[in-house]
Amino acid sequence: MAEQVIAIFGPTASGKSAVAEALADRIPAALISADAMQVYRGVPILTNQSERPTELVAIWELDHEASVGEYAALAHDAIDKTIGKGLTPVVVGGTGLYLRAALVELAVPPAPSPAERARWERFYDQVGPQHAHEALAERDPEAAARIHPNDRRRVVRALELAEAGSSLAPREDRLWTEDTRHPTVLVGLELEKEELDRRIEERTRAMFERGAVEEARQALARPISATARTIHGVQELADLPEEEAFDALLRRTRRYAAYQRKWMRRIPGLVSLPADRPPGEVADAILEVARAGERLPAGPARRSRRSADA
RNA sequence: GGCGAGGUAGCUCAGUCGGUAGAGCACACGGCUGAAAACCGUGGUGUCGCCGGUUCGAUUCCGGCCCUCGCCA
Repeated sequence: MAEQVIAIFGPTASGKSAVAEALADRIPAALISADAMQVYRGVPILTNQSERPTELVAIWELDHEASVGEYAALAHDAIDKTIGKGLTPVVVGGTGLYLRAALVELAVPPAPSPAERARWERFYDQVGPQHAHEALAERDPEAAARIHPNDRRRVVRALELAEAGSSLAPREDRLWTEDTRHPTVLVGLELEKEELDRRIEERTRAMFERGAVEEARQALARPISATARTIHGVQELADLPEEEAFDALLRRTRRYAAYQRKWMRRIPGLVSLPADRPPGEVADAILEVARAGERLPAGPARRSRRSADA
């Protein structure tokens, strides 16, 4: 299985971690997380961090602003080193963009300076969405065509990049292609919506029992970045009475699962596997897919061709 | 039992001086290239508590009934 990457995606509570661990019991492997929130330290309960040593988990303090670009460099490094040691990288995660960034060379443009960002945010607010979007269209028509005037965050970002001589519109679209840096087997864990909802509720209950409320309070007791602030439950559990907090967390987690299912439908080359059985069996199924993949010619990993592309 | 308030979308509620109704949240779908558990766009999913009356037409006005909440007994 040398040089082959195994990537596991799926909605939250679909059992990704357990499957990844079962996989590591079966082959010489290293687990690597592709999760935008598990990168934070101090929130193991709220972000469902695995007990097993996993790379790129708990690597940043809560006041650190996260970014795909920074994560991608670390992920590439972790994957390459794992392969160098003769182990199989098992990239497991729920953040679609982070997973793609780990597997692919996205080449995201550089971060702006805070001053530049503030300047363009002011500009956007002063001239309004329409005019800001028109200004962008003059400088970078291609980027403007990709985003809606009301998408303040992206219009601002695109203006920053245009001025820096870069562009929000990538030269090459690698996000939605089957390109990967290494031969990769990408599986998605699939579960009936009802079963997933049941597991989410069960896990949410367990989070409270394990002390999630205290964890949320402690997270807010110190400086916290804008990105870490979006961890589900941090705000709700610290502010609301327990019952309301539970409902709010449940709602957000369900919505997140729906968002992940969307990614699953969209990620090219993803092989869906039913996850409604013991993790060991799912791991075995993944190994089967991986072995089949190994027989294919080198290059982009085995893919489930959904159409003839013609 | 008496008095008062209220029953409209999955939830919280607005509204219709009579012409079959709309916000937020939730949900569904789509987008996304150093904030992605984020952000943006599109979509209203409904016996307007029930029965009757007035009316060309009632969710709206009138009567009765049922239910919920509060206060008083």
